[in-house]
Amino acid sequence: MATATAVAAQLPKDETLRCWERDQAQLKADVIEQDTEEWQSNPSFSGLERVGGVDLSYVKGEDTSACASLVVLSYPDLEVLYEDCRMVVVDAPYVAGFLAFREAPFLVEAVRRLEERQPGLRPQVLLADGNGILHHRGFGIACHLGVLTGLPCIGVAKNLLQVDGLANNELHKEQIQDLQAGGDTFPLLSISGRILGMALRSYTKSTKPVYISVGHKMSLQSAVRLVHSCCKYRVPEPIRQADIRSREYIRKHAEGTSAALSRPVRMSEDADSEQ
DNA sequence: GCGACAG
DNA sequence: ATCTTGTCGC
Repeated sequence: MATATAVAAQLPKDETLRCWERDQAQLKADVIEQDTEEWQSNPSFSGLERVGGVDLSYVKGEDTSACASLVVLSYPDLEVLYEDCRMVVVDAPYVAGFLAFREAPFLVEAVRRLEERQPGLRPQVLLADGNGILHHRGFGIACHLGVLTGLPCIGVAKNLLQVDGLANNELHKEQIQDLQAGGDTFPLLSISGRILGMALRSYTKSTKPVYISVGHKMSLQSAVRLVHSCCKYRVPEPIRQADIRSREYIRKHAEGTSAALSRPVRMSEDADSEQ
């Protein structure tokens, strides 16, 4: 089993990237792109009871202050069973193709915390913001999270990562226009003809698709069906809830911070003058 | 110079 | 990711 050792924020940039590439290559050896759980093989996913979603939201001005969130929803009802939001200090920079080295450590930690506190609520599959094997080196954040947590994982990207011949060109736009109803899809093919992922019209009222790719321990067919079955709106509910709750947490955290800043100033003279 | 750039 | 309110339309 490979280990993610690159904490290389202090090293020179190309040194850091080489380090990250090496870690991606090592972890990639452990990716499984086939269904590995019983529930994945039946049409209604019977046996599937918990779906997880993770996300990071950033504090508006800052580049290092963020809220990492993990939610677990019931399936198929999509009710929130578990929520974990926590402020974190993000040290690694965002570099396209290396998103996982910036965000995954906090998300993996959140999964570990859940396993310790509420092992019975461990999700059976995890949805991640971003891509799986649809990636420059075939190892996006959904693969990264899957390997490090051991969970089946699906990548759901809101924008197309243009790699391996994939492009947001006229052909692509035509293919999008051909998606008529919710549930319609078209494959995302690499230059060599391999299927890297699927564009899915996840919500009838939204023209813009989401881009689904395999993360870990799951086939693309299962991934697409599962994501679609988790959609009340364009973004699948587990990720949407993680997103909503991490933003809300930041909003409240900001109030608490400003209150804490103004309070000590008053305290010295407020003790007797307050009603 | 121009386009790309998951989050 | 974030800057950003209301608004026009199905």
